[in-house]
Amino acid sequence: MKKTNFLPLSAQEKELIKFFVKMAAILGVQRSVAEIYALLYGSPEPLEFDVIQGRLGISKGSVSQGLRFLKGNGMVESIKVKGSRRERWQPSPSLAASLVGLLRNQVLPSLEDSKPLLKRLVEEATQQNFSAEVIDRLTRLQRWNSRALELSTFLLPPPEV
Amino acid sequence: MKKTNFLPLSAQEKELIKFFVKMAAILGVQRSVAEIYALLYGSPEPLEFDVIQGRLGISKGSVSQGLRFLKGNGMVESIKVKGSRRERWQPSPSLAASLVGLLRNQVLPSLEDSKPLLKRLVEEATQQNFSAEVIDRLTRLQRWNSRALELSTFLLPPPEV
DNA sequence: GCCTAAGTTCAATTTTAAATGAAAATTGGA
DNA sequence: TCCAATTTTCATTTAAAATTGAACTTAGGC
Repeated sequence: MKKTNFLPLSAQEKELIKFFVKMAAILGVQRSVAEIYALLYGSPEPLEFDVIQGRLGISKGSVSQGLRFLKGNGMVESIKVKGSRRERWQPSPSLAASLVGLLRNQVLPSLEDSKPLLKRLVEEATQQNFSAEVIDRLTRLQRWNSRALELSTFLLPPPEV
Repeated sequence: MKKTNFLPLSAQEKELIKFFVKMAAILGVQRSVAEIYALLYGSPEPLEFDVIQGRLGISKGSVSQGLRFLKGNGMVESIKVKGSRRERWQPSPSLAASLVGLLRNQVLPSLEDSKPLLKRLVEEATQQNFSAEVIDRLTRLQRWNSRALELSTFLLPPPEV
């Protein structure tokens, strides 16, 4: 028989969830993901899939996708216990590393994609005799993109394998 | 009679719009706002309300709200011409200042709001004998929030009045 | 090698955010 | 002051994003 009664969230847990949801909003991360992370972050021991689902009151699908996202960004990790298929989830030890993982995946790709596009735009603008003002703006844009890219790869080095 | 035929967007303008839309997505800024900014950014001269609307093919409401948002964040400015109510819009000269304005309004408020909340959470966790691990995590969270706040107010000083 | 608990997938649904446009407000010129 | 050009507002509509849950897959205990 399946256990369906889970401890309701405490006041502190609710507050922590609110906090992470707010921070996640800044980064464009969805609510359910933030809720899962917050719950794990406030838990003294790793939690099972069912517990996460039950205590937050969200669907299996959301838990599955949320954990995948968090794991993919290095923000949570799972530990297996012998004699059971269930995994137990906990936040990665370093909050810094977690943020780094998240930012790298969220912003780096766009910065990289844009590099050749901006280069081409500047070239075309020059060839086609755009106004000096516009060429100057485009050039500055390109410079910003490069700097942001350099800074990002410096601050957010790829994870060691 | 109203002029309703506007020059279609050039290939370069479309690319520039794509770029700004992509960057805006990272920052959680809506598409129409990015489009307006991109159009102004690529224009050798300031543009009128009608021209923005017509060339981008978006509604008056979107143009009005978009310009308000951009102006509120110090990203565009308008110049009035004598003998006409129409304003003409152009990007603010400093891209850096524009980004600063945007970031200040997007992230600082949340960081500030969270400060007292985190303080209280740590206090309660300590009083209520939470596990050392969780108290430690909450304390680290508080430290991160403080640092981010300090860094932000340093990097993003309020505009001179 | 079965079999079922555990987790994943993804089409359908719900929720949230953004855009629209008609009506209201404003503002500067006559 | 009056008026029409211009812009703003905001209820409604449309579009995008997140969530759900039933069907499907997988992994591991027996």
